[in-house]
Amino acid sequence: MPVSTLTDPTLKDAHYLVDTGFEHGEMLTIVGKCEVDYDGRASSHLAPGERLVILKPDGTLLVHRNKQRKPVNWQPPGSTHSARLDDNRLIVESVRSSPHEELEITFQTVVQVSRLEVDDVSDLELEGSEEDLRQRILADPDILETGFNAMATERETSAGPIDIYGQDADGTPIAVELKRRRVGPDAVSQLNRYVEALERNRPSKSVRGILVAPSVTERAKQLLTSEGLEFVSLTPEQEDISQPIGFSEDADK
Amino acid sequence: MPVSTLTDPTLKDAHYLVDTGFEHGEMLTIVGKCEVDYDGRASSHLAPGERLVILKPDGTLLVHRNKQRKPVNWQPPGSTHSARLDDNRLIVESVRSSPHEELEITFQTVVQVSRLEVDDVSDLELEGSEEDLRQRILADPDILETGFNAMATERETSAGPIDIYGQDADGTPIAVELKRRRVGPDAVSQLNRYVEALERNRPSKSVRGILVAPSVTERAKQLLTSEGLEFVSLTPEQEDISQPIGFSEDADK
DNA sequence: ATCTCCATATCGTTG
DNA sequence: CAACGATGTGGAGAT
Repeated sequence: MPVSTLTDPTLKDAHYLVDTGFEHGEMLTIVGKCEVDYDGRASSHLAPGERLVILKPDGTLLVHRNKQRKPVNWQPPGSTHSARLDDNRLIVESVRSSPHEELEITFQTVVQVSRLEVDDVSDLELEGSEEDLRQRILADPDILETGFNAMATERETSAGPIDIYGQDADGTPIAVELKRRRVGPDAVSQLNRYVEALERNRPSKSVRGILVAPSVTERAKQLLTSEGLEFVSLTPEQEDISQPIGFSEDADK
Repeated sequence: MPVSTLTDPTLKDAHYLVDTGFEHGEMLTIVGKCEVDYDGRASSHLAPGERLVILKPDGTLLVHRNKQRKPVNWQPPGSTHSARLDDNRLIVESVRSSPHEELEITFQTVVQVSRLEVDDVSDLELEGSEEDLRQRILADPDILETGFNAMATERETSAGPIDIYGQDADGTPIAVELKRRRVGPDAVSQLNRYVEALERNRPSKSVRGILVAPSVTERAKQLLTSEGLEFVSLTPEQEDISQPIGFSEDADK
């Protein structure tokens, strides 16, 4: 994984390294004092300060400050980067089309610029998502409600797809909406839209709606009640219900 | 803006630079081959590959690949970082409390590590947000509807705060929900919650609900109709309606 | 600390 | 391409 780094370079040398990085499709980092202008879905200006700029070969651009998780400015993947020298400044420009967005970074000084040839093909393995919660219910529908019969996932309605569609022990249709974390009123409204869409299709038959999440906020609880919807508490992770082995020696006697 | 950089360092030297960076509250970047394990709100594993790791003095940690705008793994501000050598590996660990989250990065090799002393106090000036849309309407309520009287912003209801609360020319209450971009069914449900909350408070009086956004999706349009809500098309940006000066010389004659 | 909602949200998936 | 919904959403403001 070769890396080419310049420390306290002239802007001309920095410009050269950046351009060769573009040509070779490499990741670039630039550290220096710069100002940033953005115009697109919104528009912004950031007065001069020291920042870390990252340019990725897929067209991503990030401007990071010394605080916060999110970049202060950015361009999404697919953008086109370029660099030029102008009036004793190094200017990095990034343009995106559809929607049209422009970002311009003007460096007064560059203290470090690096070309990074990055090899990374591994996939992230993530557990604890909404999909895991769905699998948990499909593997054992009774944890939702005794006698629950899961009949379809992502069942289409005029209001959008239902996470799990099924019936209770009496054959009453149920729409199930899954959330991996504590939910507010928005999730209740979402479930309500699906239930009402199902009811419009079969005006004669009542439809139950069950929200599945670890917990709900108080306002969401009120809304569930007023809309006649139900709540079941479940987390994406399996609870560890295994018993410690050889724990109750005395009790066995 | 001093910067200390090591290229292709031993893990021992990399460890030393990282530790001194922690002590001085500086931003750190580490480039190298690593694997990443996360456990907290969810859990994940990322097999070895070459990545750029950023550690900020506020406790933020970012792991960036050569693609995508979002980091593949991260820790939010407020986390506590540490580094250690173990079994010919450099291990960077980050812990957050409330909720408890751990992230561990195991470096097989480090090709570059940098300490960056970053000075940045400027504020971002952003235009085109929902707040600008609100200002636009408050400055000239007639652009929403002739005779509209804006009476409050963020007015509290049992369903949450209404962006703009007012009355039409007839004195009928109106709840206005603002969105800076094209909206789907979620925004319609949100507005509907506010309107129903207002109607519960004054069962005798009808309440109008107006969604203000650049445009709506087809499904949102259907939902607006079925819920008896209205839509007004507006963008956060002022339209430039000024006439070119001296354009119609001939027409003047 | 929790709750609520905005965001240049980003991202994957589907039609 | 638009649309729809998940996200370890992040972040701000209010309570």
